[in-house]
Amino acid sequence: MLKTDKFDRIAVTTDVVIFSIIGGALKVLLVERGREPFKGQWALPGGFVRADESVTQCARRELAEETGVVDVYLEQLYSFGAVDRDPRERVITIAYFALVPLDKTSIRAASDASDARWFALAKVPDLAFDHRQILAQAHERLIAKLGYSTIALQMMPPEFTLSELQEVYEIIRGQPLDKRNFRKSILALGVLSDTGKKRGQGPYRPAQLYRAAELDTVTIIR
Amino acid sequence: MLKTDKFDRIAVTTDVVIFSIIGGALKVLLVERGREPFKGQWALPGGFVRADESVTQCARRELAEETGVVDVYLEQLYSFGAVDRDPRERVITIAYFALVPLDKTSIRAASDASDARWFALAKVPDLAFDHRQILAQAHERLIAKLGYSTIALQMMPPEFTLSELQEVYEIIRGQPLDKRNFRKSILALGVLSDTGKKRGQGPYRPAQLYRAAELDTVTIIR
DNA sequence: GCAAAAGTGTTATCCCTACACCCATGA
DNA sequence: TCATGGGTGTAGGGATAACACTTTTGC
Repeated sequence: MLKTDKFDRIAVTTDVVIFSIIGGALKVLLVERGREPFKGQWALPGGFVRADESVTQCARRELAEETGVVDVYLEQLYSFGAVDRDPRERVITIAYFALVPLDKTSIRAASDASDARWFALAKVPDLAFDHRQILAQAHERLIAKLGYSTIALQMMPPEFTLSELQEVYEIIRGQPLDKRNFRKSILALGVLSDTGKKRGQGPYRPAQLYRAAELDTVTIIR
Repeated sequence: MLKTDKFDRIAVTTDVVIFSIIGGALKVLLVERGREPFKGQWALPGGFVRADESVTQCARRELAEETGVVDVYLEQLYSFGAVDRDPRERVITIAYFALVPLDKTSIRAASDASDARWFALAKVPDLAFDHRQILAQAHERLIAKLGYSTIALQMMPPEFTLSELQEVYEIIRGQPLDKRNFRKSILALGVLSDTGKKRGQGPYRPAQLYRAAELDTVTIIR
């Protein structure tokens, strides 16, 4: 194998912004750093890219290792390459963001016992490295994509009601939506299938259950 | 300085998709590779990230070295990290795309004499590495951004007519636009300033010259 | 029968699209 | 005066936004 010997080689990491909706709030999964630098501070989960894995494989591996969650939506966000963003040595990070459905979040790290914890976005503490900026950019992307894609479906469990879906939109956008208009427009997209089933969870009318017509597909709309 | 010794370090490059509009067509600047691998094949200009420069600085440096052009619009596109995308060794590339105004393209590489050449998009030959995919993604991003931002202004010289601007839109989108509707919507954005000057270049009515109200600013619209 | 969330249509407004003729200039 | 690109307004249709009451169920 030819080597490109006269060039510097650089440590490369992936960091993953993992979003989910828990307890009616948009939350992000952070890990507490066990060693220097930034020991004891919270940071995005992430780690070094190995020579024998693709960058995306690395992000998926980190995601699985930190949360135990597999098969969730994962999208490359942006690469951060300032010279001194890591005090140890030159490290470039390729950031991803992931969406975890409501019902998968309990698998690991949902408890406070672990060194990983879900934080409501407004309550995120100081973060290591440039992770605050990465988080902000991921949040921005998530809000934007809500408007022109079906990405919200990636945060839903296999079956869900229209009210639950609407709540996800409202939580992420931070503002209420009109129920009738929401239903009209989401159904007009044709991306939902009626399961025929209903779910009642109290002394009131049970709701129709839907599922994503095409799982694992995010459609760009408009 | 602490070292993260147990992790692999990886060669990192930037590759830049440089677009401009020349002779009424959208073109991309390619360079002919002078050495293996892919010797003699056309490729995106790019090179290795040095330890003492940020990734964006690297992209800007490559851009200047290949075209002599500075101060043009440059935006990070995506990072490509498949394990064997380079036959020599593991190389991750962070791709950028750049837009060069109509009048700046002649500085270098505009002639066929150089080892760099502008190719109309439809006439791009086989490219080295995964550069075909990178080019396709950049093209897609350019078209998309035309629809929801003022990015087209980055391809204009300091002063331009509305007809010239409309032509840029038409060339990139590959379809004609209605003159009156175009003028209405572009002026309504408030991103153009009337210079008060006019330009006549023939035996007919001279056109009003405009300039971008805020240079170097790409506004997201809608 | 009551409490709670599910479900359902219509109207007004705004935005986008389609479309054709006169204007200013240099030769 | 003619050839050429520059410049302008309106009307119809489709999409979006605002808005309130009836239905279904468990207790």
